[in-house]
Amino acid sequence: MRTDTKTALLVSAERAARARGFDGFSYADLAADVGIRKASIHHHFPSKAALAVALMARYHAELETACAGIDATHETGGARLTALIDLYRRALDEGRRLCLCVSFSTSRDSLPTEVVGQLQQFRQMMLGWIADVFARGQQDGTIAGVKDPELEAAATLPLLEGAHLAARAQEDASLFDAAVRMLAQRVQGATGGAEASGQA
Amino acid sequence: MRTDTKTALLVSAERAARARGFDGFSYADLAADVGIRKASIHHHFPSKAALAVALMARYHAELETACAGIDATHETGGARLTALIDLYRRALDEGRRLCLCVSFSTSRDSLPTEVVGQLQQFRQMMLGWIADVFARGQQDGTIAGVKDPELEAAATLPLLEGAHLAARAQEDASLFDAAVRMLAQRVQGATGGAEASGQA
DNA sequence: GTCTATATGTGGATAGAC
DNA sequence: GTCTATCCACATATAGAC
Repeated sequence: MRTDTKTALLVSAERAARARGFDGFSYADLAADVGIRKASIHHHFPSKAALAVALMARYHAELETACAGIDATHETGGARLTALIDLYRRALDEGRRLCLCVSFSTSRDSLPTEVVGQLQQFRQMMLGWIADVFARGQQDGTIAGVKDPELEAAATLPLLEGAHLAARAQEDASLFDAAVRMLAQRVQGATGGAEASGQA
Repeated sequence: MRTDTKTALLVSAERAARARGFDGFSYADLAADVGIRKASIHHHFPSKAALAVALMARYHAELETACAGIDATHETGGARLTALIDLYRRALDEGRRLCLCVSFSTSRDSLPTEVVGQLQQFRQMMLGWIADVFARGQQDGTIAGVKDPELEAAATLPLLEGAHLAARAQEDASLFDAAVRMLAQRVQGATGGAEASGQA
């Protein structure tokens, strides 16, 4: 049961959008990547706007699943925060790719209004989950200096996204590590960010 | 002595790039905005790549001047940090515009390699200046909890940029305020972020 | 320095055969 | 479900008159 064409198109489009923005890839690119003709793409996604909606829906579901996975495998707030930072660090792909939310935010004017709504829903989902992580870290004492979990979330999501951006600007993942190091160090028992950057 | 055509083109192009990305505006847009024909633009900027270089050079110089202006009018580290946050808040234009650095970072693959170098130089300039602000705030006691000014700078620039992005995603400037509130509150004597958001 | 006219490529999208 | 062929709009860029 190999991946069907529709899924292959979504995978290819997401990679392209995260590397070059929504305006930065074309049906011709997808066609070459997946191995069909560009006219055939319209059978699966009648317009590029429809493709954008499908991409965002898939991304939302995937991140929601990933966060649920972190909850299932990490007990403390601190461990969950570290896992979140790791998740974004891996999505960075060594500075070649942004997360889809950042990519779509910048090219918002090229997107159908439906995607703008999806973007808002995605952010609210993430903000809620991150606030829960900080609340738990506050209660169990595994994240230092938490006063207001909501405010922490409002700062943390932009920080992670800004760190992606900084790393991508120069295709240098160490800029991501530097940007999030102070946040990572707030996790009690953290060894000082060494595990994230590979430094001794 | 009114602004010459070349400057008018730069102003128009910067506004467009910050609102819609480098791929999101065309010579036709600029021509309509400035009031000449699109072919005439090539007299001032032979290619769009050349325009990108000129835009980035101008932006770098302007931000450098703005930071020097903050230094001249604000004595303490805390006051300078507050002024920096205000600078980015004003550049946001109520959620309609990003800073040019963010805009160019996302569309990096569409830009000439020279601009990628300029982007790096810009970031280093800003990181150095911000690190100085934190070092001063550490010495004069006007910014709370500063341990490593370089690390603070590495986190602060991405945070400001990520806050821009979050606000632009939903054209809602209050998301910027929420993202930077914890940072703003570290300034000693700050009233708790009320002055930034207008809340009581 | 600005214009008209045009070249050349590429974008997303459609029609209709297979 | 995929193809060929084609459409139309728009992109950057150039040539040459004024």
